[in-house]
Amino acid sequence: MTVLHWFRDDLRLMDNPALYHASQQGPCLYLYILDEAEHPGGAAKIWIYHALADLDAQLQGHLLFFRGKPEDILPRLMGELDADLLTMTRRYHASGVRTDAHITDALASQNKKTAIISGNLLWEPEEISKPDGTPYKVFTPFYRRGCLNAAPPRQPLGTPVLNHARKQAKGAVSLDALGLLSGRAWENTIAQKWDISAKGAKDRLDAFTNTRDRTGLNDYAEGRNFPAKSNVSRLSPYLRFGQISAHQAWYQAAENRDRQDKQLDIFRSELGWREFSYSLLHFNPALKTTPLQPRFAHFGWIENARHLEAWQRGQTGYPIIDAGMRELYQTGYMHNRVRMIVGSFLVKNLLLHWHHGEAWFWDCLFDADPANNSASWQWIAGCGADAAPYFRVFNPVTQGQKFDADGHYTRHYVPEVKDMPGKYLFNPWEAPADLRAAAGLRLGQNYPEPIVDVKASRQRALDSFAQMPKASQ
DNA sequence: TTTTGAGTTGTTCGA
DNA sequence: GTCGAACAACTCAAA
Repeated sequence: MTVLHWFRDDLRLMDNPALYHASQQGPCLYLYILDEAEHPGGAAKIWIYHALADLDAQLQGHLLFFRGKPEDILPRLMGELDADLLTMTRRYHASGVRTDAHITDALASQNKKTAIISGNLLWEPEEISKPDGTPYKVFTPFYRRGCLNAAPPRQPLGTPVLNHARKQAKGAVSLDALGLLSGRAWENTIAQKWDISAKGAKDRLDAFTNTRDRTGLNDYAEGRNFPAKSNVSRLSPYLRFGQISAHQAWYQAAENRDRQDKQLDIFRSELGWREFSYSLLHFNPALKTTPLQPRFAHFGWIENARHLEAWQRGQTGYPIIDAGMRELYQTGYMHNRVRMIVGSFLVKNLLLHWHHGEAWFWDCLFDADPANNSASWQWIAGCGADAAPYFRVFNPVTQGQKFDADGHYTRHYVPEVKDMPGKYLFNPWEAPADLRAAAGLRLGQNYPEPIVDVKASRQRALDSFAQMPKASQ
């Protein structure tokens, strides 16, 4: 039996249950389809390009590339290649689920089989529910009562022994012809910050779990809050495109650690957040567009193109915000603590719709996925699952002073303020003029004045949120 | 059915 | 500088 494995968000050979299944059925063919209807973001296209190049090399050049609609390509291709079975890893966003069901039907009418196999989540959404069968809506019980009491995640599978089928495919194009890269300088800039390969994924996980000092997992619980420290895993882009599985991270993190280890516990709970986001997406297909809390449907978000652009470009006049937004644009990544600060600033201080933040992150973040990105923006906006209290507004000055106390992170990404003393690093407009002059900082000239007043805008947000109809109405 | 306790990540104010 | 209380109301989960 000849099998075609369709790679999507599972760009790995190791611990890939669908590919493993394919390998056991017979000679295999491998396919990737760039489907523009899925609206891949700019950063995602770059990551995909490099990840595919690496995957193709691991498959000795046997990966077929197509561009177009999977519904058009696959039924024809399966016949042409004389393949009997199509394997794929289960996905969860509405358009993907719909496409996969459509293709399954189309192939069934040609007497071809499909196997959609779970491989990217530690627990499937259906596995985790309350005793009454309905899904959890709060993270802590979802994770503690649900996930941790369910059957443990599977142990990672090895790399399958693959017997490559050799077939020509009409319409296949080269990787370059997919049009993933456009030639902008930015593409090289952000790609250079990462090793976008299977080895890069493994190295990152190893570096995170195998430290002897207080970097990585050893001081994860505390250190992960500080953007200048090396304690977060930075595995998210690899997880996003399936270059590494959550199972590998789940189990490798536990090696040489006590079962009750606090660092391990908290790291695993972060993987649990990813599970929770996917559960929310599965049970709320409109997560990207529709607030989970309906009373937010008519919230009075402001439209202000000038403010939005200042936020996107890292020109808000708040150094910690601008540092985060520039980190994003320069590296395709942003530290989690800073994501919360810039998110809170957009939706609370600027009162701009969280859709704007979701869209910008979708375009710029390597790790933006349909579940985490939507769920997290809803969370920071207050309309998501287990909403933050409306009065929780991050103060960009206080947060900078608390979580980037020595200013390494902020000075790196906002060189305009790098010579400001710590006391005024996060609020340079309050510094004496001669002090700013000595640091080479000219507000309104080489660095903006704050685009909003943090105190006044905070109060405006509190008032606006308080005006919303109560949830019961 | 009713009740009770709790809910990722904060800020400000006043003592 | 440090610390505790207040900032609301609601939904969820479980007893």
